Amino acid sequence: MFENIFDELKYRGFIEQSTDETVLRNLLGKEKVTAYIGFDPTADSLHVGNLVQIMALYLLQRYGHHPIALIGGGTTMIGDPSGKTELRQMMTREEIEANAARIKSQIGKYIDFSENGPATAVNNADWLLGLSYIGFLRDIGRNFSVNRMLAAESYKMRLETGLNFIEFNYQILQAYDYLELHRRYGCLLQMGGSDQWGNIVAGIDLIRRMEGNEVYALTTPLVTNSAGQKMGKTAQGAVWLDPERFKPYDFYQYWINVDDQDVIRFLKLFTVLHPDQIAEYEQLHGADLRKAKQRLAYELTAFIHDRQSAEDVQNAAAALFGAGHAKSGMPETILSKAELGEGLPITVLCSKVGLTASSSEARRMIRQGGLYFKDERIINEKYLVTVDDFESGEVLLRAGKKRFHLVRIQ
RNA sequence: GGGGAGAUUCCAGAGUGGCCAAAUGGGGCAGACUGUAAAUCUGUUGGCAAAGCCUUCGGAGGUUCGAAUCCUCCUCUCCCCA
Repeated sequence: MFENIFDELKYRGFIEQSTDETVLRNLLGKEKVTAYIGFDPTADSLHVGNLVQIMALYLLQRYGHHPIALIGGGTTMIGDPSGKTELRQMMTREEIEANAARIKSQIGKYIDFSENGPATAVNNADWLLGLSYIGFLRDIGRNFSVNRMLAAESYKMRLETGLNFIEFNYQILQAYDYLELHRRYGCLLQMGGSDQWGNIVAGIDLIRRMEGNEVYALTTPLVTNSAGQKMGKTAQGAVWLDPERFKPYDFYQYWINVDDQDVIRFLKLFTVLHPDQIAEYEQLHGADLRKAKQRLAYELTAFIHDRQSAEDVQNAAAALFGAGHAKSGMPETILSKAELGEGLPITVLCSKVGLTASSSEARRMIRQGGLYFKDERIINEKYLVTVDDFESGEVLLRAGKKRFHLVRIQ
């Protein structure tokens, strides 16, 4: 559909800012380019905020370029102040290493890191942790102008509230990463979120000074919803890509529930659907837009998790919100008869299976008429759930309109 | 190095001895209306086998019948001067 990845990136809305478009486009059109994106292992799973970067790597791979996923095991020891309002909590080395390992395998689900595979995973701890301070200052540090760094947009916010020296160095290390990857792999392009522009450009300058080579930058927009909020925050916290931390069912529902105004933009960014097809969805209005949302949720769940779970959760959701009730794919908890005992108050059951955060919350919800048991609104907050309630060993709980939970008994 | 301000519940931010599980706003959740959307209105928003009890106002002690509020020490943050 596109000859040049640059055109596809542009069409899909990945490009916020880039170094000379014409030059970069030509380069991507004529040779296999090594490009990298960094991920800092600040948690043990990536979340939807990282999705744009993952898709970018995926597209690079699809076009036969050479994507490098850089895991920032070294830089995370420092913490990136870009766009942040305060000093990040210092993490221990063990935490960072454990996170790095998990994130690497997570990205490995989407990008092929196998031996002789199309993509490469590296960890900057490998070259950053062993650096000697004086040597680094003399070789690398002298290429940086403090005046220039202070003028950078990414530090602006922090200059007002306070910027710790350790964080001030982050940019230098990221620039050094680029240099290192340029030397090791001939890396010519660094991509990243728009907040990374300053850091990336610092790397470009460094490579120009040290190697005399021209390299490139491309930043993606910060993806927000139409309300202007950062993506991926829910009451349960971030929308993690790890199915253990965020169930595929909830993941699917998350995308079903995006604003009307966001659907098309997200289809472009987060799926690889053909532009013609996206154009068709673009024609939809009003309630019909749900079709587009379903497609978005399905494609993404299939990509991030797998096709089987995507189908399961799609069927479950379709059934739940249509007629009848399919039970597969929805979150469920298996309870032993012993746990149920003589019966559990409904409030306790809800908190036990995690449908509500506490039994107080369940109680509150009952008072407000928001809790359903076997499709009926619960009025009695002291209702005792006993074995007799379970029809063919299971019972359906629902909080509000959208959150379902199946309880099975064994 | 000197001086000053501050740390409150998810966030912002009131409260400066009992009326405080703590104003108000944001966010979240629920209800109504809808299309599993948005907007709007209403309610709710520490926990618990709940008209009561328990834990919470940076940390540790203390004063008091009673402390988020007063005292001592500690930790951290910010501002001004050098």
